[in-house]
Amino acid sequence: MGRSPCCDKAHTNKGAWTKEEDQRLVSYIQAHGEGCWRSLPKAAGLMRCGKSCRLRWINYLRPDLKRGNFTEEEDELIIKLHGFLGNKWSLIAGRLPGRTDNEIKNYWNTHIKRKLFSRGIDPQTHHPITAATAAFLTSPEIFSAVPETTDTSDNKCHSDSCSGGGSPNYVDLNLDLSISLPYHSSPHPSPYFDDSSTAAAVRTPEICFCRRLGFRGGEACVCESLKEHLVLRLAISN
DNA sequence: AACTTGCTCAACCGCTACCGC
DNA sequence: AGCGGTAGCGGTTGAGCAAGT
Repeated sequence: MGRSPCCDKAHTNKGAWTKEEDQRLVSYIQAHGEGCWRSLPKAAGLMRCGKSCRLRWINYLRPDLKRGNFTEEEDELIIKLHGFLGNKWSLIAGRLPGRTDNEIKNYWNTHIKRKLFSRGIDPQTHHPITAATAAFLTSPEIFSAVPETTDTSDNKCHSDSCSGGGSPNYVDLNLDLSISLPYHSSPHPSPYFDDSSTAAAVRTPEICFCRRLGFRGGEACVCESLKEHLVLRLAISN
C-alpha cells in the first residue's frame, strides 16, 4: 500500500499563485483563522493543495512578515544560530521575528554560505577552512570515500557535547540540554554569544525540547508539570 | 539586439513527527 | 501497540530576472 496523496492532483493548480488566489486565501484566513489546511482549499474555493495553501500563507501572505533585505545583525544571528542548531531552519526562524524558515534557508544558501567561505569558514561545520580541509574538499577522493575524520589539531572536537564529525567545535558554548536544574554560569565565555542582544534573542523564551528529541507527551516530557524547575533550557553562558 | 550564464526565491516533493482512534 | 490522517520540516527544483558577452 503506497502513501495516500495529500490531495487530488488532477484537480489542483500548481505553480505560481495568482493575485486572486492570494486574495481568496487571505480573506478566508482572516475570516476563519488558520485551521485545517486539508479542508481549507475547498472551503476557500481554491483549486490548491492544502500544503500549498499553508506554504503560501506562512512564507508570503502572513501579515507579520518582515519583507526586505536581511540586516547585518540578522546575518550574524543566523550564523550563530546555525552554528549550534545546524540546518534547523524552523528553529532559527523562530528566533528571527518576521522571517520564515524558507526565507532563511534560501538566504543561507545564496548569501551566507558565500560570506563564510570568504571569511575562510566552512559553513557546514563552522570550522576554519584549513589548507588540509581545502585540499580534501577539492580532491577526487571526496567522491569515493568519507574519511573517519577531517581532524586536524585546529578543528578537533574536544567537547563532550560534540555529537559527531559534523558538529562545530563550540567547547565554550554551554547549551545545557540535559534535564536538570538550569545552569547559567560557565567557565568558558563564548565568542559567539558575547553581546547581550544576541544572547537575549537566543536565551528567551524557554523551549521544551522533549518533542524535538522524540519524547511524546507524558512519556518523558516533564516541562509542563515541573515548569519552574525542570525545563530544558537553551542556556547561553555569559 | 540576441544569446548565455548565474542568481534568487517561490513552490514543490518526500519524509518524519504528531495525534486521535 | 498499531494504524491512518494531517501538519510541519528540510532538501530540491525551476521560472523569472539581471548581468555579462
